[in-house]
Amino acid sequence: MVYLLRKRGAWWQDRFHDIGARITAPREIVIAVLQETDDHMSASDVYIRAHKINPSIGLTTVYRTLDMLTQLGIVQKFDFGDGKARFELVNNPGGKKHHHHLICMNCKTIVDYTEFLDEELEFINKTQEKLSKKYNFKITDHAISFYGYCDQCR
Amino acid sequence: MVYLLRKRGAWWQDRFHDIGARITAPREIVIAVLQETDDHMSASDVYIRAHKINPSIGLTTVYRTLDMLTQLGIVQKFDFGDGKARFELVNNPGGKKHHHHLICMNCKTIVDYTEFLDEELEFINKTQEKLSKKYNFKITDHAISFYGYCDQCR
DNA sequence: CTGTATGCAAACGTTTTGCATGCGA
DNA sequence: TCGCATGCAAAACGTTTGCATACAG
Repeated sequence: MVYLLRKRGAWWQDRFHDIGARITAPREIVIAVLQETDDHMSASDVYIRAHKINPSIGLTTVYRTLDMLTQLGIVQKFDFGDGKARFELVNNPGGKKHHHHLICMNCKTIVDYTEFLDEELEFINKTQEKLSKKYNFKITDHAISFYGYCDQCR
Repeated sequence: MVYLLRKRGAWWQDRFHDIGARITAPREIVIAVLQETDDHMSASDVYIRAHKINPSIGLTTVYRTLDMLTQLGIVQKFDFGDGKARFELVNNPGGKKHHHHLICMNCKTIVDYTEFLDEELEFINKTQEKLSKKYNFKITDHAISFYGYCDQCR
């Protein structure tokens, strides 16, 4: 019952309440923008779309919100080597599934792949456990990237 | 015999000749600097050390050389999220072995790990082959990173 | 009401570019 | 000699910060 009541808000609002963060229009918009796309968006990509929804939003706020969401683990920050960070929502209902990237070193195309993750899961879990123990790390996430040349560029 | 003759030069000079690139003092120094350290060096780290060896070297040349070496696959470029790219020599004789990274999201400490690579090799090879086929990529490299919190920061 | 969140402008640090000069092949 | 490679200065770019204002709780 309590659960249902709390569920009335968007799926991320509980996290905000937990840390005493306020639910504001800019934050709702940034999350909405991220949710609406499957692309790997830079801060300015997010800003442009957010700005269309509400022109009063500022780029600085987009940066600050993305940073906050990254620290909460709600978004994941990537760098594909083109000089700007990219952001993706993770584990959101109806959103993208766990995936990794295939990066063309020539044209910078990014392919998401979600195949072959069963083998990965096994490998990652084992490695993660061993690394945690050996280096005393609390591991919360991982990324696997393959680099090469795409069909056009090879 | 021919092999031995060619071997007289530094291990990377053949690659330069192949693409018609000149062997210059700045380039020798940048490679020497990378070879002398096990750290993850930023362009300006490399510049500072190179500058000590030969003060006439310029930061721009360091950037250009690192970029060239990256494209040749002689160095690998990383971004650990602190705003500057890091560079590491790969596959050089006597240099660092194949490894991956454990990144503390709080203090940005980077741990290199070289353990558990047998399991990795098997997993990577299989996945790489399947991905190559499916997406028509020519895959030349990969990176695995684990994110979390180190002993001090957890 | 109180203090977090915001927008703007300005600052910051890294990386890139234009151009005249230097130097390897 | 010829043209790639260099160094310098300046520009460009993504990102961060200071500060006065707005607004959620």
